[in-house]
Amino acid sequence: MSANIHVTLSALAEPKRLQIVELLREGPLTVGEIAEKLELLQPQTSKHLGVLNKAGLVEAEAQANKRIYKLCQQPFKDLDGWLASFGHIWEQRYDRLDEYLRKLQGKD
Amino acid sequence: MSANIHVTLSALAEPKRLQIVELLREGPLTVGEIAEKLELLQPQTSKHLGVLNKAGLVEAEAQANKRIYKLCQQPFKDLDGWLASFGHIWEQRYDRLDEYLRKLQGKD
DNA sequence: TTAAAATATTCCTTTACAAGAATATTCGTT
DNA sequence: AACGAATATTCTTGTAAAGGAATATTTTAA
Repeated sequence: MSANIHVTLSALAEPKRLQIVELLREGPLTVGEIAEKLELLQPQTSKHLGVLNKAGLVEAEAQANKRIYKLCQQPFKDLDGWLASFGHIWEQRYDRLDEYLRKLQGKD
Repeated sequence: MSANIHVTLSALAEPKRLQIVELLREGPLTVGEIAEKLELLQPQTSKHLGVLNKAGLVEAEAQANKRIYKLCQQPFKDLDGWLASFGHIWEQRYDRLDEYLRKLQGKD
């Protein structure tokens, strides 16, 4: 069982965290490197990483007194799967209101 | 130009709004119908729809004194495109830290 | 033009959460 | 053991936003 969509979306909805995730696309990084590249203070970087970690978007690998963070793929796959549930809609005449209006008339 | 990912994610990060969006997958609905199906009060339903509308996720069609809301597809396509930028990563040996560790050593 | 239904808006209160600053922890090195 | 570097945690404060209640707006019908 994977984290639900809401957890993933909430974690990603914060600008700095979104930046962190986008940065980590390029490869694993330590806290210090992330903080430096995004011009963040270390404590908030750790805190954001903590949120991302709790949401299952990121995991850490200890290396000496450093911690190397990298993305987890499952939540992104889940999100992709969720979006796929919309995909088949667009091809249909979803945006044509004819059918709905007829249904609406029927109720009156 | 489409709304950026952050706007979309922020709008979807709220549980009720996520519910609304998922409900609208099945087809356009009026405010009253949404409120009824999700057991929400009308004012908060309108407010959530307002946020979704401002974020470009939803649009309304006036029909008498009702308003029929439906999904907009562009933001979802954009989000899908954003996720695609992760896709090629998973196939690579992204999760193998070897390379990174070597890089890290080189810096010391 | 008044009334009623559907929806939108405003105001208020409360809560969640991010930033900032300070401190604690952990690990390797000497 | 002690120190310094890297990271985590705690505490406080400020702010954005969600919920509730009341009211305003819009539209149709009588």
